[in-house]
Amino acid sequence: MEINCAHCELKSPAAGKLTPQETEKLSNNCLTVTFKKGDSIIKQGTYSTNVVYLRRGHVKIHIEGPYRVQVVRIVKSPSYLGLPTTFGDKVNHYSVSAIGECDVCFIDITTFRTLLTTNSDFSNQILIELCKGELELYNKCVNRTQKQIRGKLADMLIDFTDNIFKAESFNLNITQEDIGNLVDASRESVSRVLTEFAKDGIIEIKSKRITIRDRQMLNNISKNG
Amino acid sequence: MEINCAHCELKSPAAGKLTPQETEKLSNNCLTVTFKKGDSIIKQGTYSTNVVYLRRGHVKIHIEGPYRVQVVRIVKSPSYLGLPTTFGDKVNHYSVSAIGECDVCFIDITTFRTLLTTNSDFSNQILIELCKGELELYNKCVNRTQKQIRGKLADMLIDFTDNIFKAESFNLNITQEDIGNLVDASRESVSRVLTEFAKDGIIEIKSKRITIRDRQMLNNISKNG
DNA sequence: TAGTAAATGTGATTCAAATCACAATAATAG
DNA sequence: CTATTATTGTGATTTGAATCACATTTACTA
Repeated sequence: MEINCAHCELKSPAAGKLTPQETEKLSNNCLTVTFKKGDSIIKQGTYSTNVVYLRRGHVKIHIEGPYRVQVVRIVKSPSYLGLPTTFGDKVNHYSVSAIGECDVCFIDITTFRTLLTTNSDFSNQILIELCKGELELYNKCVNRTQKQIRGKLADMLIDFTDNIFKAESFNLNITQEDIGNLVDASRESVSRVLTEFAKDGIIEIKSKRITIRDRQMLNNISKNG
Repeated sequence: MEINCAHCELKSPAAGKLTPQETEKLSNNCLTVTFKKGDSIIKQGTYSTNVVYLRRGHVKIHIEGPYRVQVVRIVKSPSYLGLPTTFGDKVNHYSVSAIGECDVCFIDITTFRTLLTTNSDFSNQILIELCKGELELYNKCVNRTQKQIRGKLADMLIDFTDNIFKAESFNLNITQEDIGNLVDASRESVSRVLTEFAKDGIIEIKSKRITIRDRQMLNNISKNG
């Protein structure tokens, strides 16, 4: 796909800090690819050869754990993917897969590094994005280990409406098994709690589409268990 | 305490990239303080006003979770503390406390930011350290949620010998309650498993001093249970 | 150094959630 | 459009670990 970064309306905040010349350089060393649902974008254990930027769509980040896959989080565009790997290690520590159709830019790593050294606004913005991601991870981690299933699922639903989809109603493109791996619960438990929520009128489930009906109640469950 | 960064033999890898003039600037805007066991270095919820660098000693990073404290990790010097907060948010997302005597440098945040923009080797090194920290966090998080107690404690002991203390025998300056909050287990369970390990000759416990006796066995437990 | 508080050890009991076992749907490929 | 596979729903059973309840030891502090 031919995309010119200069006219790209889905630029990252960091890329917005670049000068026209730098943007031109980025554009010449960047390749945009469209992925379909389920496609693997980054594969754990392989070498990280490009900086990956999610331009449009949603992906899941997952790690091969000791006993099962762990879905670390769902990420929506715009967002860089795997930056920690790009700079922290040569080998990818986790996999990224599309959960719907999405556009991804692969940026030449040398070009990216050059931009980091020549434009401090750019590098500062990257630093900020990294830090925010890490802080989010801290919170996710704590919630995951301390709350019980109902609370964790409520958290997930809130995160989906507020942050990921920014809508009361959204199409859950992942299976209940994925949800289980995301909130650290078994597939069966997810099913049970989700139907329980539906019975209580907290959510409405129409095949894969979920609608939040009682946000207040969700907040309560998130807080109290 | 008067410390001149130029002659500091406990400099961070990043600070090693600075020019003499820049190091001089750092030195003039840096204050070193010694903390005693249990002292609070960073407090969750307060404003982050300085870049904090752990020059000597060990600290624990902990977060006030929904039901109890979560000890996120034990950090040894040299290491920056709370960098993600410094750049990702104004308010500290977690607390840091000394688990033994330690020296900590408080660096003026404006000076630090200037160094980041003027020296790209420095900022690159900071970026690398941040990324490594995040990758470590990913792994910790997965292990914590998937393994059972024996495995998690084995992991912890291995981490302590290999990375934190770099010795077969070390003085555990934290309580079993802390350990529980670190590996996500109750205080009682930690006690039970630790005494079990001692009975099986895997470790030796002399009050707070732990000695690894059967490393192979620890590896097994870490892997299989 | 005595006296109090903090930390640890250990059994009995309870509980949330995993696992097992299948039935019932939905999705997808040929 | 049918066959096959993937996904979801739900009860019964098991289980790892939390919680409760104390005894015991260790560490501080006055």
